[in-house]
Amino acid sequence: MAQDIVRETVLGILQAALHQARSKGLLKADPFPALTLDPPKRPEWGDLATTVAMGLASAERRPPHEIAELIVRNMPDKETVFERVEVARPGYVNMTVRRELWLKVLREVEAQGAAYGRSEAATGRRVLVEYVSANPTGPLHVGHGRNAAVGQAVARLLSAVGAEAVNEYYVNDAGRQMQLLGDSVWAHYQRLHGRAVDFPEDGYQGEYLKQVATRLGEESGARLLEAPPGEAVRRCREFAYRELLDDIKSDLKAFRVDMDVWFSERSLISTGSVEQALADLRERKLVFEEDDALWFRSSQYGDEKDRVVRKRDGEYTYLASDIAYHRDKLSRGYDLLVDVWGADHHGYIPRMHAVVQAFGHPKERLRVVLVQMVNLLRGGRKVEMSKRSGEFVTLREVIGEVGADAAKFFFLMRRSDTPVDFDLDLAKQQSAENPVYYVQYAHARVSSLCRRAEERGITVPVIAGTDLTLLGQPDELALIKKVSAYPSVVQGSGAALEPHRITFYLQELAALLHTYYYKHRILPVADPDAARDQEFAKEAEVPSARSSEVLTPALTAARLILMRQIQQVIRNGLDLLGIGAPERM
RNA sequence: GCGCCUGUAGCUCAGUGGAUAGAGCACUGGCCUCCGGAGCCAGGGGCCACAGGUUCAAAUCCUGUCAGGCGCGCCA
Repeated sequence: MAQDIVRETVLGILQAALHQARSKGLLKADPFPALTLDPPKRPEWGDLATTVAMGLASAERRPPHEIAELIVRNMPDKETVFERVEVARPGYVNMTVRRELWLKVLREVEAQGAAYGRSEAATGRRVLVEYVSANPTGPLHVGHGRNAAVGQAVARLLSAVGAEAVNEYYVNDAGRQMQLLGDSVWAHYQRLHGRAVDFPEDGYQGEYLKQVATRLGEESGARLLEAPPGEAVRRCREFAYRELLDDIKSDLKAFRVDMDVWFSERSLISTGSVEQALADLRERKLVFEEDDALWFRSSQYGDEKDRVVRKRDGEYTYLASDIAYHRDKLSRGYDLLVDVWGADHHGYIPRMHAVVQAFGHPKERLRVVLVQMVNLLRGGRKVEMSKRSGEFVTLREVIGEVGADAAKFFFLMRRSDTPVDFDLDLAKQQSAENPVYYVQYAHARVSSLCRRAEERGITVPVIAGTDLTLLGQPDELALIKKVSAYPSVVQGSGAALEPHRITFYLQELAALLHTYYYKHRILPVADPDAARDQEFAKEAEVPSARSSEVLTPALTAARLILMRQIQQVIRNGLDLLGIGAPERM
């Protein structure tokens, strides 16, 4: 698959050199330590460096630089792959790769297209990513938006490294929250029909519930007032549930996040899964009764204390459902469960790890991604949000104001477990200060370039017939190296479940592209006399404006190829984040 | 009090044990007869919270201290 071919080639040579040295009796270590391979701090030291000699020093009881020398001497194909290999101070092996190998990266991108960056690191692994899972008691707000962006990106990253990822939303449609929803809507409904009733304590205050009650009134008039109270509340609850869940679904659709599975908590209860799960655990003495309540012995697996699953009043706690839900997920045969939670739930992690272990799985089978809050700003000033009063900023409002792409990008700009500032004014701005535009514009800029070229009769070339060796400028190599690193970035990002790494990478790549674009000319300077452009297509040489380099048709072709491949990588990266790559802006 | 997370440039943050710690913003000063200036370049700025330890090598690992955030319900 689409690995970083330069990296793979160099790793292969190092591996071979180590083994050759060992077979000659020059090295003893077995196994060898993991091979590191990173770009050195300073470009003049080379393209890639390994520290493996330092890692071997103590085991071999020889100074690292001697080991480094020995590795270098035993490298096969040294001259065909490297321009230069040097041993530096403590024991680095610094390698400069021949340009021909770097250029192959462009052919690789062209050949792989949308698949460039994808790998098989996690092939065969089945992963369930559960995210958003907001209670259907109100619209999604900004925090849910970040959760959605992170969850979607994590799922896409996992797919990109070969896993089979499923997107799932757990609908909390049972229990006290639902009851409260029913009570709240019932109160609104009665008030709308002229009854003076008290609002339920802890009820949902939001304006949106009044609207739900109004819609219910439009549908069934005042009839519910006559219904038996229990029946009326039930009708209110079910009506509101349907409406609010539909709203959530359409919010996510507007955010361009697609769930594969909507899993209902009620289904767990109606199928007896909760009882079943608890009976399972009871059999293994992991559930016990005390003080008239039922407890889960989570302390057995490192949780700080045991947890109640059924209260004294006979009601199940939230944990009971979660136990059944995770048991269900595990029983569906996933190799990995990823739960994306708000960071305030972090205290819940030990007990969920206990659940996983109680059902006989290693705790690593559950990985929790925590998502910190979003600070909404407007022109640098904080937008106050208070969930309690019901006056919070909804995801829909944000999408309406800045669009789904910009919102996702901002949500993914920081590591998910640190808070992020989201300036709505900045997100709308069309300038370099706005990172979303900066990256998307880099993509659009290449599209624009290609359009210009075609307008002027310069055909965007195919790679096969293009002499890429003309790409010899340091700026060009820097771009190619960055492009070459993309598959490794995706792999690291996928392994760590950290989509923000892609966001950072894209900003860096876009910066290199803008710099390059400014410094070097790709198409010849436009001539008012269009006929001369036709000439150019054959053989004219036009000096570039900002440097003394001579722009030939062949160089234009090579640079257009380079631009096209960078554009492809930007598109692939944005796609991983669920963000569009516009052709024009 | 206990637990988890976080202390890196003025601000917001990258940095999966390696060389002289990076980016964006802000600030200062430059750059438009030219493929979209919706852009580019240069500059100043750092005891990586503090103190010990492990290591050939620590912003990174361990211990402690300090500061901030969050969590510690028979709530969800």
